[in-house]
Amino acid sequence: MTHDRPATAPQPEHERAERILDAARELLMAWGYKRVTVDEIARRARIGKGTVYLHWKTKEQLFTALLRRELRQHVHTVATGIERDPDAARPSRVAREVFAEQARAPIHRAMLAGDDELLGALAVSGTGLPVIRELGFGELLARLVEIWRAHGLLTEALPAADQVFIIDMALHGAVTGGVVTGLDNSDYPTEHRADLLAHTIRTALEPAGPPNPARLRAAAQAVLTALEDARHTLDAPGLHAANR
Amino acid sequence: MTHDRPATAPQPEHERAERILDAARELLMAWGYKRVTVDEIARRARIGKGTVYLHWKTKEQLFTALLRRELRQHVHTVATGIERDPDAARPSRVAREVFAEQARAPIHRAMLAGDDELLGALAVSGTGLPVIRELGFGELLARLVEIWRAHGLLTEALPAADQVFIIDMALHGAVTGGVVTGLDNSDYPTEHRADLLAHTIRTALEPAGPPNPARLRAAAQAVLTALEDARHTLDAPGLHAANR
DNA sequence: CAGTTGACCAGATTTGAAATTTGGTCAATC
DNA sequence: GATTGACCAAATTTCAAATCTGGTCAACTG
Repeated sequence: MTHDRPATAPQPEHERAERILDAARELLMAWGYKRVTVDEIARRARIGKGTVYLHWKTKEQLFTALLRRELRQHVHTVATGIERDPDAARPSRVAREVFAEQARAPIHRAMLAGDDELLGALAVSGTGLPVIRELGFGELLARLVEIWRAHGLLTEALPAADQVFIIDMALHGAVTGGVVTGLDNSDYPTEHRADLLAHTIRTALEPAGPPNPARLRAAAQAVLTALEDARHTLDAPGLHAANR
Repeated sequence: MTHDRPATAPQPEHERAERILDAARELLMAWGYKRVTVDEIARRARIGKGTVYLHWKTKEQLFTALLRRELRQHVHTVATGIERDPDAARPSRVAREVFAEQARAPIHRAMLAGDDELLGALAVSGTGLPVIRELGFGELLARLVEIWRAHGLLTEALPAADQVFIIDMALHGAVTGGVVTGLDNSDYPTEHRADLLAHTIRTALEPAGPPNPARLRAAAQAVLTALEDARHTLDAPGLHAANR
């Protein structure tokens, strides 16, 4: 190789991987997994098809990497909110933010809802699990619950597993809508639904009254660490190393 | 006609309609809407196919009548529970019972979840609404919420519409399961999930502390009336009168 | 003749084989 | 050494023929 490339310089390979993912993202939202072809992705990225396979072994791995990136960015958004205001680290606030983000981002919603139309074969992974679960969402939620409990942001009246279940249930219900709630019911704004989700989780799981500011800050710190770890876990293998 | 048939005598037509619905029910659970043929229903009911069309104009109307009957029986179950114990009229208890019933009865679950596999074309009605909604489930829930509020079984801190949304959201989430919750997760018993749903609705929507016994009894009475009305509404047109 | 039936039909669905598309590879090229 | 696109096997789509099924109604029954 021509001298060692300084680590600080932008790695062209990584940049290219991002470009490919950008192209895949556009096409995914426009056409859905099934109808997107690797050829078309390569064309959009102004690259030969073979080059795509220099980055990922299969189409599925490429898109998994994309979903990881989406989730990673979302985790970053949540983390930023918490850095700005520790109160955003409370369970109800985090759930609210996840819901709100889902309403904005079609891909994120598809992951949470297991949308077969958009994700196609990706909706359930090879092991039969929903992608979102495969991506470690469950583990992250479980860890957050432990942190929240340790810092008094969740009651200890209920076992942690039950609290995970309730958060999961409420979030899923809010995302996929119910019997009465039409998903197209646009006169019931997203923000309002998000508030109701937050209200539900707060009253069902959080201790009464506002949290102690000092404990809240400590909790926020721990949550940020957990999110940072999750982001690290989500660092998608996108280069040669992962191949073969 | 040969004399007027006394109204007290069992009407063979009605009995026959029930037999047809029984046959349809068995087949629906075994094969799903799409694969059940009217021929097979007639055979099971030991009746000519033409006779089926003496009762309902179309296959879809036949199955809608079946779903109505299912729902009617379920409403009856809930009502019986309330007659036995007025406490069962509380929002959290009703939600719990609906969830528990859904776990037992495949058809009921399919209606709540909008299961395309089992209900096929029936999952969403002609107007694009989930069947369950078409059957007046939404209206019933809205009416119950009003009753609960009037009798102090629900806070007035939240608008009624919001409470409907939350109940709907929680119920739907519990039924369809979330990201973490595998639907096959058999080591998380139905009864326990039902308890968690009840807990969520109780803490999120009901006033703190046990309800005043006198008011509870009055509320139970009003709820029973509403259920009775719903049952009446659900009386499926199953005879000639509805034809043409 | 009122009530019931199943042969019948048009339209929907399924089948299956040929034609096309697409994920993935690798020899040729830069 | 990195990149590419022609190439291939396998998957998917097409499309017409074959089959099935919802719904009707003339015939039949008691």
